[in-house]
Amino acid sequence: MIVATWNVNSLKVRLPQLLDWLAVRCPDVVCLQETKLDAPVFPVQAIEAAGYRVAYSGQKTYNGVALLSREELTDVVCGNPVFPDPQKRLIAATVRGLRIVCAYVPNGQAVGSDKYAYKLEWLAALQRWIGDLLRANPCLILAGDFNIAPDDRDVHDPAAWAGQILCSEPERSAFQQLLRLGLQDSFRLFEQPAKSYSWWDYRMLGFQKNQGLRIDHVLLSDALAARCTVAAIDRDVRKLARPSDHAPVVAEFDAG
DNA sequence: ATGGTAGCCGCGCTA
Repeated sequence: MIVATWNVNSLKVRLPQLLDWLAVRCPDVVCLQETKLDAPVFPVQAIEAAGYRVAYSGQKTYNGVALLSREELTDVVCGNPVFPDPQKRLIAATVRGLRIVCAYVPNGQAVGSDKYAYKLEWLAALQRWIGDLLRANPCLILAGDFNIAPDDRDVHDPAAWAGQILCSEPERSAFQQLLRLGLQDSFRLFEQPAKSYSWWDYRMLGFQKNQGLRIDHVLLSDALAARCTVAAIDRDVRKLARPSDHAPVVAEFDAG
């Protein structure tokens, strides 16, 4: 079973790339972030025509998340039940007995800003919810754009980014606390190429110079991590014309 | 050189 996460930065613009990538990659489940589309214009038919069921939580202009699955999606929940939030950043569903949570963690803008405080509160509430979910669902996946580079090896220039947004100690601590609930970073279960990143700033030729950060993650509960066989970043997608600034991140495991 | 690029029912904001 292949599970992927991709911040598409506008599903309207990226729909053709998404459909192409689905056809080539054949993932079983896909978590999308920054769809930036509200219900009336969400491309349900195009996604279903590609062979996927879809559940989404959308808003105009900002945020928006969706779950795609080749098999039936049940028990769809939008948002964190213990953290009411008008921003559409979370959607969860069950596929083949796996509970899957798609997350778009707030960016936080700058350390010390109001948006940074919101990010840390949002993450604390996510921990509470995921803890509850793990107790009820041993097979759980938490995937999405975390807007956190967990470690210096996930940062192209750790000295320049030290203490900055996406890399600050409170953010990294929040990430580690999620892992301590019983999740594992699938990407780090395997040997990986040095300088592996999932996001590159559009500006300053960030991708061409591989000035990136690894901020998109597929976290697997311990039971699933034990069955994980492959984890990778589909970096080539970032080379396309008019790309998202994020590449898809993929994990494969024995469905059991 | 405190920049730059992309997306959005935009006229600045978010990333």
